[in-house]
Amino acid sequence: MNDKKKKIIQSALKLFGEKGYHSSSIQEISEASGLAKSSFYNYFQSKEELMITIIKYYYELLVDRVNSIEEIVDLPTREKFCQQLTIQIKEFIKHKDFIQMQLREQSIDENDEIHKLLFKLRAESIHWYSMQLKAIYGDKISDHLLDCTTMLNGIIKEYMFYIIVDKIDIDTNRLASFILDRMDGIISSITSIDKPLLDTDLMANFINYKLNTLENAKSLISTEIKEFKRIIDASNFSKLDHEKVMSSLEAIEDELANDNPKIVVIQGLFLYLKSFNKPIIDEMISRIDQIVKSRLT
Amino acid sequence: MNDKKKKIIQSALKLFGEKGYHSSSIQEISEASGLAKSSFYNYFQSKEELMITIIKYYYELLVDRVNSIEEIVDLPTREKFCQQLTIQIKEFIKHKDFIQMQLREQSIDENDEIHKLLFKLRAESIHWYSMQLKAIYGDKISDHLLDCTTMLNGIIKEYMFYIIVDKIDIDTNRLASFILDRMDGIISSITSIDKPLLDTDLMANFINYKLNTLENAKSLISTEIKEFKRIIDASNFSKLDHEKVMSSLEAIEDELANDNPKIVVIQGLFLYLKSFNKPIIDEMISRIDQIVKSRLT
DNA sequence: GTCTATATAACGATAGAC
DNA sequence: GTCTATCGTTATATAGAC
Repeated sequence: MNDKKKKIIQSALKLFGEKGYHSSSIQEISEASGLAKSSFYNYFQSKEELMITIIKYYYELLVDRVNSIEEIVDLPTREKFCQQLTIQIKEFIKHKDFIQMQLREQSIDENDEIHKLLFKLRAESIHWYSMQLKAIYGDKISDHLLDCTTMLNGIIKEYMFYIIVDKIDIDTNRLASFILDRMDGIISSITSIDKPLLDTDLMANFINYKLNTLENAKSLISTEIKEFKRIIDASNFSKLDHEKVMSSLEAIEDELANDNPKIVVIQGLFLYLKSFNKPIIDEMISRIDQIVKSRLT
Repeated sequence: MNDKKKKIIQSALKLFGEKGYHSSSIQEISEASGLAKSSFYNYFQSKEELMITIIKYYYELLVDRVNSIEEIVDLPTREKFCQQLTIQIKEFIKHKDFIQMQLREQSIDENDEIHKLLFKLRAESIHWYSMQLKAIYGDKISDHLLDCTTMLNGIIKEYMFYIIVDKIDIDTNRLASFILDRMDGIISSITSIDKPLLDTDLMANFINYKLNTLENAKSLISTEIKEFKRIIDASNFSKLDHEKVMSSLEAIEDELANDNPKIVVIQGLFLYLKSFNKPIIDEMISRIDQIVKSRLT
C-alpha cells in the first residue's frame, strides 16, 4: 500500500478513536495527514470507503498475528490459547486507536457494506473463539459453546474498555491467564445445566454465515484441485515431481476435509508447490489462493 | 413533564437507538414528534441538552425500578439480587431504545457535561454491583470485588447486545439466574489467586467519585439535621410529637452512618415527618431532600 | 498529485409573523 | 406555541489550474 495512503489511514484512525467516526471530518483527517482537503479524494472515493479499508486492514493485521502462532508453537491447547489471547490483547493495545474506535461505536450502520463487513467479522470471531474453547474443554461443553464464547467475549471487551478507553494500567501479562482461569470456573459450573441460553438455532445467522463461506470455499477449492490434478497428469513432469505435486495436492484436500482447516498449512503447501518453478503450477495456485484469501481469511 | 416534551424524548430516543446520536438530526426528531424543526427549541435549548435529559430520565427510571424491591422483598441476598437482575434485564428490554443507544455509542464525549454525567453513572453502577456481590459472597471476595464486578458487567452487556441489537430471543426469565450461577463458578475459581487485576488504586477515579459524593452528601445532610433538631427543640411541639420527630431524625442519622445508606429508608422517614403537617418540618425536609436527590441518586 | 475555489446539501440554531 | 424563512456554519464531494 502507498505510504501516503497509510498515513491517511493512521491519521483517520487516531481521530476516529479520539472523537468518533461522525465527529471527524475529511478536513481534519486531511490536515492531520499533511494534505489539503480535496487531496484526500485521490486516495479514497469517500469517507465510507476509508472506513471499510481501515476495518479490513487492521482486522487482517490482528488475525494474522494470532494465526502466526497457531502452527509454530507446539504447546498444550490450553497454553497455546492462553498465548494467543495474550498476543491478541497486546495487539489490541498496540493498535488501540482501532480498538477504541470499535469499542466506542459498535456499529456504523448507515452504510450497508460496512454493516455486512462488521457482521462477517463478528461471525468469524465467534467461530474462532468457539473452536478454541472446544479444543480446550472438549465435547463436554459443546452444548454450551455459544454461551461460553459470549461470556468470554464480554469479559475480554470489558477489560479492554478499562485498558484502552479509561487508560487503566492492568498487567497484560496476567490478563489472559486470569481470564482463562475464570473460564475454568465458568465451565465447571456449567455442566449441571441442561439447556443452554444460546443454541445454534438462535445464533443461526452467525453460525451459518461462517459455515456457508467455509463450505462454499471448500467446494470451490475442491473443484479447482481436481482440475489441477487433471492438468498435472496430462503434463510432462518427471515421475518424482509428479508424485510430489500429487501428494501435496492430496495433503491440501486432507486439510480442507477437517472441520477447521488450517490456512497456514495450505499456504505452506502452496509455497512448496511454487518451488517447482512451473508456470502452470503457479497459475493454478494463484487461482486457488484467491479463493482461500477471499473466503477463508 | 410536559406530554409533548416526552413525545420528543421518545422519538429522539428511537432515532438515536436506530441510527445513532450523530446521524439523527433535529429535523428528523422534530418531524417524528409531529413538529416543525424550530419548535424543537421551545422544549430544549440544544441537541445536547436533549441528550442529557434523556440519559438522566431513563437512568433514574431504571434505578428506581431496581431500588423498588431493595426493601420490599424479604429474601436471601442472593435471591434478591437475582430478582433485581431479572427486573433490570426486563427494564433494559422494555426501554431497549435507550440501551441500544448506550451500547452503540459508549461515549458521546465532545460535550463535557455529557462526559461527566456518563462517568458518574458508570461509577455508580460499578459501586452498586460491587455492593451486591459483596452482600452475596461476603468478605472472601472483597479483594476481587472490582474484577468480579467487571466480569459480571461484561457478561451482562454481551448478552444484552445479542438480545437488543441482534434481536436474539433469549429466555429472559433464566438469564439472571444463569449468569449468577456462572458468577458462582467464577468466584469459586478466584479464591486461590493472590493478587487481583483491578485494585482500588487503579480504579481510584471510579471509587473516589462515589465516595466523594457520598461523604459529601452525608456531611451536608448531617449539618442540616443538627440545625433541624435545634429548631424542633426551640418550637412548641407537644412532648409526644417532639419525641417522634427526634427519633425519626436520629433514625435518618443512623441510616446515613451505614456504608451504603438506603435512600428508600430515608425517604420513608421523610414521608412520616411530612405527616405531621408542620410547615417548619416540610421546609427542612425539602432542603435535605434536595441534597439527597442531587448527591445520592 | 497537489492545490484553490466552489458546488451542493445538511446541520444546529434564531428571528419574527401569527 | 406554532409555524415559515433564514442565518451562519460545516459537511462531503467536485472542478479545474498548476
